Amino acid sequence: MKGYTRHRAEDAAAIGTLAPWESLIADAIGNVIEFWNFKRSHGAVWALLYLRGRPLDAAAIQAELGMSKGGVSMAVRELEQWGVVRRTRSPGDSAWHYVAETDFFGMIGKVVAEREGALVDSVVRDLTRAEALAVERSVDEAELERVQRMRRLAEFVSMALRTFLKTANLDIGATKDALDAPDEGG
Amino acid sequence: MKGYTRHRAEDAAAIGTLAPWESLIADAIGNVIEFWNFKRSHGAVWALLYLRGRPLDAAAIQAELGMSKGGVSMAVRELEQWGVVRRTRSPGDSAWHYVAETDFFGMIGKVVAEREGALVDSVVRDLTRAEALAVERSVDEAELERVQRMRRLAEFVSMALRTFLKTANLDIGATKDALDAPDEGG
DNA sequence: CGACTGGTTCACGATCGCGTGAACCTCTCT
DNA sequence: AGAGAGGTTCACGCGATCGTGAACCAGTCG
Repeated sequence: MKGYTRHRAEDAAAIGTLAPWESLIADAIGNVIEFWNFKRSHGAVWALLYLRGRPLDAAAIQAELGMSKGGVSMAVRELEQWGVVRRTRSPGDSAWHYVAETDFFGMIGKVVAEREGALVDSVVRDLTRAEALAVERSVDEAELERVQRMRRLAEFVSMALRTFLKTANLDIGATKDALDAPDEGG
Repeated sequence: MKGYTRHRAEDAAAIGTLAPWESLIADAIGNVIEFWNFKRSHGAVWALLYLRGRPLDAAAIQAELGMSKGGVSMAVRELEQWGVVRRTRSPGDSAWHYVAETDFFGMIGKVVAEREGALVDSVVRDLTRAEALAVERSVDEAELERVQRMRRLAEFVSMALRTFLKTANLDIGATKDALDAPDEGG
């Protein structure tokens, strides 16, 4: 199981130039987002950018985290797509620099919401189709009843999920400021 | 990403003797629980038992789902541990038979709750430790502030999760009867 | 305008988790 | 008690996934 085989925090930082306490954090974040089917390295990159609080270029990320060039490129690209990292270029500078957005969990929540929504929808679709097939084949009455109960439950979950996601977004939004730095905010 | 590479529902039932509409359901359930880091086969076994509504022995499960002997043994064992499947033996019968518990999502919820709880706790622990280390090394004031904000957020999430799990358990409990069969209930 | 630094892409290799199926064990019925 | 069916365990193989690093591309500065 991917999400539960956590890295022991003390073993982190073996590679890269991160301070032990920093890789402790990078690993903790990695554990969290890995559970939601994101990649561990995404968490590490975001954590680094957030902790430093100032724009870092790809070379710095690569050195600090001990990642490969390509890995950094992919990681920042995806983090950008999710809106949790922003790319800036100071005038007179040839390299891009990356900053962490502080609304990390809000953005991640949105991505998860889309995925879960698609998953639940597909389940409802399949169950509906299965029910139709069961009717065609005129299966046993009791069995048909169970299929219908299942589909109804799936529809209920679908609705409950949508409702919860709205609430959850608000809750996370309320804590948005918790990650805003008081000074030198990017 | 494991949870999101769903099996196309129509491709199911290639193996095993399940009716197409049944494997459609088995696959749908598999998609759902796979997202929560359970195995696909667990969902298939439970779905089969639930749909049939009567005790099946290991040989039947094996034939219907096209699984191996060992696979069935492991699947039912774990389903039993989670409390979503019960094992019975009719008198004068040499083989065990298995029945689906209808409080499937309640039980799964409990397991997930334990796992997520452990995950969140370990994160809080790591962040606390990281903060202590950061103080020792007397890191930059602003950076320390960000670590503290992170830890506080983690603690908030930990509490929010516990609260939500109580609510969620109630919500799922309310829908518990949705899967209870009206007749021939095990 | 050419050279070079920085960024992107992609095929390969390492790693990991899962199911298989054979070997082994247990329990029932004769 | 013996035979045999049913159940469990576990080492192996397969498939999927992720990161690497080399080759390629773009944009910048001299």
